[in-house]
Amino acid sequence: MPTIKDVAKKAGVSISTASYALNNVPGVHPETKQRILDAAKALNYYPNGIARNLKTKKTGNVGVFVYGFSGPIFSNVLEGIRQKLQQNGFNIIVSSRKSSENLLNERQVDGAIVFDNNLTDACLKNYASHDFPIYLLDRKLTGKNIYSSVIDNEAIVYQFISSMIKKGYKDFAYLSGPNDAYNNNRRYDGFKQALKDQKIKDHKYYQGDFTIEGGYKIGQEIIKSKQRPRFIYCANDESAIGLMKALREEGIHVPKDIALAGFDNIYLGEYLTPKLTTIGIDHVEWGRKVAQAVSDLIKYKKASEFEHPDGEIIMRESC
Amino acid sequence: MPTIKDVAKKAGVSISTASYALNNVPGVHPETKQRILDAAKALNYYPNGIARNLKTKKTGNVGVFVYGFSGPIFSNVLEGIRQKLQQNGFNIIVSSRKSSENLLNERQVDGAIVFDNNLTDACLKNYASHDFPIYLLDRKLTGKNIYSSVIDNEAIVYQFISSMIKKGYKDFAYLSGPNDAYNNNRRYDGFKQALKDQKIKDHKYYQGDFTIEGGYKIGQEIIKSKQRPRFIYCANDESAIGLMKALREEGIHVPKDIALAGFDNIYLGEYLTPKLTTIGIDHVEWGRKVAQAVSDLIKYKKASEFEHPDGEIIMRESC
DNA sequence: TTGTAAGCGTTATCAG
DNA sequence: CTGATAACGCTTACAA
Repeated sequence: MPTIKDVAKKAGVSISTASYALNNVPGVHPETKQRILDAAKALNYYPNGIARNLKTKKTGNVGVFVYGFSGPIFSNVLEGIRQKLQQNGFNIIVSSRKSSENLLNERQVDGAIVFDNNLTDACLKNYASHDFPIYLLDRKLTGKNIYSSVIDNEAIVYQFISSMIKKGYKDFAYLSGPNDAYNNNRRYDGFKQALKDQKIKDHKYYQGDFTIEGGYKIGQEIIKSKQRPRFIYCANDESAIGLMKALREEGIHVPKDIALAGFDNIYLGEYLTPKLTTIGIDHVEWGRKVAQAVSDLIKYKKASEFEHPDGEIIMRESC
Repeated sequence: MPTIKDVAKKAGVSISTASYALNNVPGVHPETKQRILDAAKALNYYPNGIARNLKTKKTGNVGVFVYGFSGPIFSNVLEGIRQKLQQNGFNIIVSSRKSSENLLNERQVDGAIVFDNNLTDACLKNYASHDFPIYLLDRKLTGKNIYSSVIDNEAIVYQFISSMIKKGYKDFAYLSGPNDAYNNNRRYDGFKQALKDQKIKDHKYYQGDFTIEGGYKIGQEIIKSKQRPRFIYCANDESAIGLMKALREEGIHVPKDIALAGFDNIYLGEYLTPKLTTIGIDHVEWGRKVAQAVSDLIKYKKASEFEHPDGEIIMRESC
């Protein structure tokens, strides 16, 4: 594996001159530079990133830490992040769980975007304390070099449920996500507030977990029960899909018998029967903005303020 | 940011002794060792991975290189890879496009799993030539340190189409993926061979692109045409979903008017109306096996042979 | 314009 | 059992 030493030797110059030439430092004689570049090409030389990183104390890597690799939201956010980081000349490094922790502790990234509730506060704070920026997605944490971007779930769900009440629905239920999920709780807040403001006192509550399977199980329970709600608002689309499947299997018609809606606007919602009404966020754009902010933080040590994205109600057939 | 030097000083020992203790090298006096460990803890010390990597010429990272971050197959494979790499003590680093190239060229990973047809052969070969192992998924390339794992698409599609012919279908069409996609072409081979062996001479061919939108567009064309096929085999599930949507919108009943099936067994297939018949691969298991092979290659320089996964026909309602 | 040499934070050899 | 010290491959003062 050729090193800069080999290049220098082949070009008949010192290591430092080779380094200058390779890094486009001005002041190298054009001819010498060409000789060095030729030598590098001939040897198929690439700088050893590790060595450069050690010396410069920069890696050029931004870590994106997630808990799992599935989910449509996740992939859209990631796509946006990828675009912006590439534009800004950073490498994107997506990682998970134990690996995320290692990469943070060992400082293999210049900054991080965290989309994972299981990375501990301590780990994040320790990393940030060494002057590395961290952006948290859908999670709140404060501290030096720590930033959060949280979607205003509450407002948009409030608006949606209010409109459904105006449309005539009265008997609501909430199909929840995990209790410790920040966005689930905000959505529930919006839901409750809308009912309250429209003087609707009661509602049913089902405990789900954001998965299709979870929604399906709840659906089966609802089928058995006598008191079926007229409208079930689901904390996310996947819950809604599972629920819908269970209802369909029992011949319960959506939206005639039970209406429902979700959150996220995952792309398959449009391909279901009936098509799923939902609330969408422009996740790609969200990813872009966060990535831009992190790039700025790393380059200029200054956060670029940005508008956290709003939700959009997407009316389709399920309510 | 504390370094091993700080730890050594605090514990009153030399740097090398500190290093031994921290790395569990036997032969350090228990008391000294404890003192060092305590010092490390007190200082909140973590080794600088970059420095360690430089010295040891190992990073402990395995790169997983993809073109885009979406797609259910992709996330399942990734999940399997993650599990196995974690078990083997490697960090998983998922990356894309330009970043993948950088990480390879700069040797920031000890080995790579490539699920991206756009990384050039030259880049991969150059990396592999420096004695790093590469595993390609669904892509063929030969060379030193280069391995491929390719699903036997042909055989399983052949088997499926044959069974459909036995069931009585005669008038087939193939809705294709991109022409340069290896797996699409193998699936088409299997499809054609089955027809040929059962003496079915003709079939229609539609050019798709593996996306829902592509399938939808083809569906709209088919609706307009007079000569509709009776059975459309789709190169993947997403094409099938788009196609189904178009047909449904025109009141064409699946499977009564037109039957169809896909490939991949993406999880939403089960939630469609009608439920999609498809061919599934255990992608999580595939990921696990490939990751194990790469781990072995890195650790022992020896490839563990494994059975490349077979497909499984999943009969549901669409044919 | 080019070369010398120090140093980034580790590991590992060798001597004590 | 512990400590000096060289080395990993690069960048970057500083000197020539």
